[in-house]
Amino acid sequence: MTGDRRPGRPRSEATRRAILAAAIDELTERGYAQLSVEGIAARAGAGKQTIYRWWPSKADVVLDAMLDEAASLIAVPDEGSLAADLAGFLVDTFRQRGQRPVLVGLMAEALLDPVFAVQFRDRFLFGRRDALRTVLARAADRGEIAADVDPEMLLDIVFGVLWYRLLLDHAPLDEEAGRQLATLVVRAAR
Amino acid sequence: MTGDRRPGRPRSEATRRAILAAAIDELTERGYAQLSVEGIAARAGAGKQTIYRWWPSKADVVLDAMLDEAASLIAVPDEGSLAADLAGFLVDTFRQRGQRPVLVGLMAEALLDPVFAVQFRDRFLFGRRDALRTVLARAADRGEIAADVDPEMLLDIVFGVLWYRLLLDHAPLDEEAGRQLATLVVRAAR
Amino acid sequence: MTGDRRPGRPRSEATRRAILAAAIDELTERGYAQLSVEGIAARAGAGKQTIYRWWPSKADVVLDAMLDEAASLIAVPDEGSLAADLAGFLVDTFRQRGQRPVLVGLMAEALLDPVFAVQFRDRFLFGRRDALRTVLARAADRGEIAADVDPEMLLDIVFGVLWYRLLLDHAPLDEEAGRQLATLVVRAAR
Amino acid sequence: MTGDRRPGRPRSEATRRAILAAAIDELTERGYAQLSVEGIAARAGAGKQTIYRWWPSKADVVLDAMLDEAASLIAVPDEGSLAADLAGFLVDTFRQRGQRPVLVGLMAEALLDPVFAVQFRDRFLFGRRDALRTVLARAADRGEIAADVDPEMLLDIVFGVLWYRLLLDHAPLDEEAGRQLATLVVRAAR
DNA sequence: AGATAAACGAGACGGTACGTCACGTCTTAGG
DNA sequence: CCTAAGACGTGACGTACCGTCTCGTTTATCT
Repeated sequence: MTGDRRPGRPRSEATRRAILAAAIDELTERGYAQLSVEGIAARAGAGKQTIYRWWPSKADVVLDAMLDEAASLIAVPDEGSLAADLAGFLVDTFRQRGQRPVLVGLMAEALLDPVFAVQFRDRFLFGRRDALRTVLARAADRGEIAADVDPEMLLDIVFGVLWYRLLLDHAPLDEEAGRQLATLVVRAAR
Repeated sequence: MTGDRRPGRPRSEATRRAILAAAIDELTERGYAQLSVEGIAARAGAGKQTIYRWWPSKADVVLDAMLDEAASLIAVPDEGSLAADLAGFLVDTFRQRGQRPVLVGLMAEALLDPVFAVQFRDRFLFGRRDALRTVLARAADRGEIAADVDPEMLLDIVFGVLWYRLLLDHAPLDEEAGRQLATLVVRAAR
Repeated sequence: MTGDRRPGRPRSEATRRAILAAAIDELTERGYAQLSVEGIAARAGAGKQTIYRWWPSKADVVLDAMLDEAASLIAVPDEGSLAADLAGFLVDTFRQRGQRPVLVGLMAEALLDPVFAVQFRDRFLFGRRDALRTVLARAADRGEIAADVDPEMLLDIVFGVLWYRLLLDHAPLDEEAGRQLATLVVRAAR
Repeated sequence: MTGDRRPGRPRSEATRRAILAAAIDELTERGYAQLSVEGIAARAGAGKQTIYRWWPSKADVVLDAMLDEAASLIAVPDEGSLAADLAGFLVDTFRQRGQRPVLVGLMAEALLDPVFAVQFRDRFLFGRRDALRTVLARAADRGEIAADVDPEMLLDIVFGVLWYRLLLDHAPLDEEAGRQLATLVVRAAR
């Protein structure tokens, strides 16, 4: 019953989507380093100002695009044991490896722009982190995690390895790696 | 018997040092995002061409500057137990936290420029990694690492957490954290 | 018998006046070069479309504003001699010197936009010119103008000097100048 | 000898000429209103920055171009009588009528930009004015100008008519007009 | 009274050009 | 041959306005 419309022409949903799609396309085709607001606008058939009106930087466009398509892709597994849950989470996450260029670009931007870094952390990274934190909490309830173990450090181990391999690309990020890491984390927790 | 002097004016060591120093100064004062070849040259009282003649990109300048001052700072501890060695290594490493802006900048560049990424890995990251690998090898000899554990994954856990916290700055990177991580890694290894 | 009222909401006279006033205000405060349709609309509390609905360009708004307030300010002096009439006309005209920024702006626009130039000539310049032509015609009847003198050239001399000084601002445009010019024109006519 | 070369790469004369030529070409082809720095740069095969490095505005480029080709085109006639000299000067000046678009554009810019107005006056307009002033001074020596006549007003009459017709384009600016105006000015002077 | 219709404010839209910044290359003179 | 200086072509930045296009709302006339 709201009907609280602001005056003036409403934002064009079609344009919004065209911009997000163009951003992803440009990024995967030419890489984050070559990504430009001008390029996105041109490919989307939009004016530059339309982008600047709604997003503070090109990285925010990309982040929005990611979140738009990956919405609620974060499953919280619950299979009864930490080992199974961890392996499930990691295998599931590693499966999305195709997004590497996007993720690497976003991280690069976050490293260069502190303002964007906050967005990146809060809207993207912490979402996944919260999911895994739930898994750990359940494991703790089942007594699978020793009292003297800080769950946050366990989270950092999981995501640390994940991002380290993602960024450096020096070692595989596949199912085998997921199972290996899960085993080690379970042992470390006790 | 003088040796292989090439003809023409020799490279100026003073200028080389001035450029490296200017790069570090600019970076710490204004941040990596604001770093420019032009700025480095101006501050060093050098010509831009002089920089381009010797380094392919500004990131290489910064990397050289890092390596120049951090030369052989990587100690390989050997105190008789994995726990002690790991804790020593981590505490030692975490102590250099003041270099965060530099490290973050280099990583950002590596993410954006694949050519530089190779330099960064080979000349910087893998140096530390080799040091720690030695530590792990010794621990394996002492039977502190189970046979089914891939030491490379242990390395990734250590450096993963390290870089993850360094890049995200969401949790401390202090002695306490070092000891905590060391404990968990030891447990994971067996 | 009211007449041909079209259906729909009638044009708002209040808005019309607000726009004209805003245009003059903006112009005198910030100069013609800084004048923008957006600025006029904002100051008038009007929508841009309302301006574009009624005027083809911002210059037309300014011209309308000028004509609105200067309506029938053109007196046709008739004092019995060309010298007196001319001096009267010039002194009278020069007295409006405060409008210099407006006039200069309109001329600039006319030079850049041929469509507006026609409006400017027909609705503004030629009005004054007709007034002076009447004066000259009377003088011719009195025999004050030689047969071989083209009155149009005399008009161009008067308005030429007027606009030249107005545009260049290199010499005064005061009563003294008005009398001087009148004297010379009388002599030139015979 | 001097040899006072500044260090660094010297300004490119070829580029300078290409820019001036491109400016004139763009102007005559598309008109002053459509003239853009970007267009000039593109046509000249130059970077925008190169234009901004040497000229404060596009109008200054055009002014330079004008002066470059019209250098010392201002002849000072000396035929023994004011009538002959004036007619000569005017006919000569009117002959360059092809430059109308350029002159009109420069004047428009001068009206909009006070900084450029100074350049325009001092470097262009006052050159012609000085030439004619010399002619009048000689006429005064010969007694052709009454003592009570201000020569500056005579100058304004000549240039006023010239520019008035040039800008408004409502009456011819040909030889016949030149002779007519000359006759009137001679009579006005006495 | 209700329907119709134009004008209005607001403001989003696709564009064009602005003037600036830094890039990496080049062209000088001089050590 | 190296260096400092600095001009060059290039390309992207973020901004300002342009003139057009929806919106919901207001204000009149015409059933």
